[in-house]
Amino acid sequence: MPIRTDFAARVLAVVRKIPRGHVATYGQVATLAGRPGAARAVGNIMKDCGRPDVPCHRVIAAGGRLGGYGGSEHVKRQLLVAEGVVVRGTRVPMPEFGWRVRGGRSRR
DNA sequence: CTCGTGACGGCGA
DNA sequence: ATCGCCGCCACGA
Repeated sequence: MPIRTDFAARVLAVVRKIPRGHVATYGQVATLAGRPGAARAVGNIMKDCGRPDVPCHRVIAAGGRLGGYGGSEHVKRQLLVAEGVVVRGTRVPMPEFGWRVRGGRSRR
């Protein structure tokens, strides 16, 4: 299923930029995609993503929660761990493994 | 056009 | 800390 909308393309592009060993939340991706608050919509698009070049497993829920993964979230957890991400229980320490976007306005 | 769905986010109990 | 509810956005029918 190819990309139909511009938003989907943006989301995939952002996810693709997530460095290995790091994770980003749906909300963060939504914001970077140009639609703050569209975290839910992002998740919807992720379902459609089945591309190897798009590390959708690096996209987790807010608070470091793993979120979902087509019903196999335990697989998602393993994938993250395999990349070097520390997963405590069902959560990821975002302050350490959260994707730090550069060139953004995190500088006041 | 309207309605329902869903890999979410935040707040309250 | 955990569980539950409401709210938000984009997409498909």
